[in-house]
Amino acid sequence: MFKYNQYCPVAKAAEILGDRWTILIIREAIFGCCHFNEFHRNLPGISRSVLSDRLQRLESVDVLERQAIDSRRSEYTLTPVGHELKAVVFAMGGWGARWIVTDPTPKEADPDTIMLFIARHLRESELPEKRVVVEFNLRANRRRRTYWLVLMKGASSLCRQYPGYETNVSIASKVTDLQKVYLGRSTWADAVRNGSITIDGPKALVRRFPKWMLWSRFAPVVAERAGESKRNVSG
Amino acid sequence: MFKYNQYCPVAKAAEILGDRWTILIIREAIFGCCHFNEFHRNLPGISRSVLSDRLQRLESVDVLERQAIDSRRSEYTLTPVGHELKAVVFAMGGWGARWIVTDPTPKEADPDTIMLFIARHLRESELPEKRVVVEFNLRANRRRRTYWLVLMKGASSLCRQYPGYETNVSIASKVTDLQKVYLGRSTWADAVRNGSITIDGPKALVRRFPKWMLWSRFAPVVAERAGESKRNVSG
DNA sequence: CGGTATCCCCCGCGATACTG
DNA sequence: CAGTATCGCGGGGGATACCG
Repeated sequence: MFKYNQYCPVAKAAEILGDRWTILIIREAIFGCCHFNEFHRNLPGISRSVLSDRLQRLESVDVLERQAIDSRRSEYTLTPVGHELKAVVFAMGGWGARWIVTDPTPKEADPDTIMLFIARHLRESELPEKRVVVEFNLRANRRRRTYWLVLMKGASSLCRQYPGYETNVSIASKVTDLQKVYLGRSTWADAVRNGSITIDGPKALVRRFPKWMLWSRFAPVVAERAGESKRNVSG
Repeated sequence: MFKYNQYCPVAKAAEILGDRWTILIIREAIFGCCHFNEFHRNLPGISRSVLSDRLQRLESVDVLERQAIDSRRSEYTLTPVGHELKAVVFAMGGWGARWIVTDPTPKEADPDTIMLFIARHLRESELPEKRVVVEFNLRANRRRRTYWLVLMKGASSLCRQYPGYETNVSIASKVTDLQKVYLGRSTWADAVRNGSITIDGPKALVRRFPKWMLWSRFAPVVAERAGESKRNVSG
């Protein structure tokens, strides 16, 4: 394990957090990810050996706790030490949102990831009491994927196979256009108005849909910047 | 350059900040470091090629700005984008101070670094109008180094060679004991009382000396934890 | 599903030498 | 002083196979 050999809290933190993938593993843990294959699914590109190494390392420095559920599965959960890394992760995210994020590139256009992000940022208090099934038809790099987001207060879920329930609302979009709305580079209203995203279904549900979406916590920061550059361009 | 290929502000920030040494280079820039060899001196262990690479990379993402002073030297300064990384650096430092820092190891006992840290955390408003020269005699790993800290409002400096001015106060300590005071693992008063640090000179100056020292901004966090563990031990 | 062990490759990095 | 260029190596990490 690499050491800076400096008696400095920043250096000490950097020794732990600086390994590739580590901060994203912590981000996943913050959002409730807790199984090995769940981390592996949510972090496209990480190898199993690196994931294994990082989880062990984070356990060894008391950021994650590993608990055996049964002989087959374990659970990784944040310790109090790990929970306080929220401040670091959100500081990094805030900075990235404010200064770095631009439009998504084709390589970033991963439908699984954006649906995961959307599904775990729901406005729980606004969700319907009665189940609403929203079908997402996403296109990226000439491929198509369909997801079903089952929305119900306290019992929402994301499905990659048809869940059997009747679909109430259908959304169609390029992955990148949905990503831009999610991160605040454009608004839902604008995207629907200009046709980059289409939404079909009973009018009442279509109107309520955006109220169910929380989108990214960084969206306001990204949106604010979009406002700035528009002002810069126009005046 | 490595990419996570995730459309996520945390991942974007991690791509830029995650390289080894980068966050410490930014820490140095925050504290006013601006020349190549100054970075190199302040970051023992970094190679010139890595430093060169990181400075270029940080310039390319608009975190640092490089300006040629003359044909021989350049200056690296933080851009507004880079300045906002203070939040990230201090979040990491706060977490490290709260949860990670323990006592300094022998490898961390570097006299240059602790004197650098001390010299750039002075309580400017409290400094004397008339020059006071404080000599530090530091011991680590059976080696000795002497430094002279020249204290004067608006004109303090750290010297590795005898500056010529008369020494007013003499301090002697192991590097690690001074580091512990600096980071809040012990207090100046305790260290002097138990003899791990000695200070000699006119009583008035000896009494005023600790008021001139700001110590680390993370010292309160570290000290708070020391209090917790004492309470845990005692009851 | 939930990982670990092994192999092997590549590139990140240190060392050194060089230039303005 | 303030870097850049080149080279060679070691280990980080990807791929794969394997275990429980």
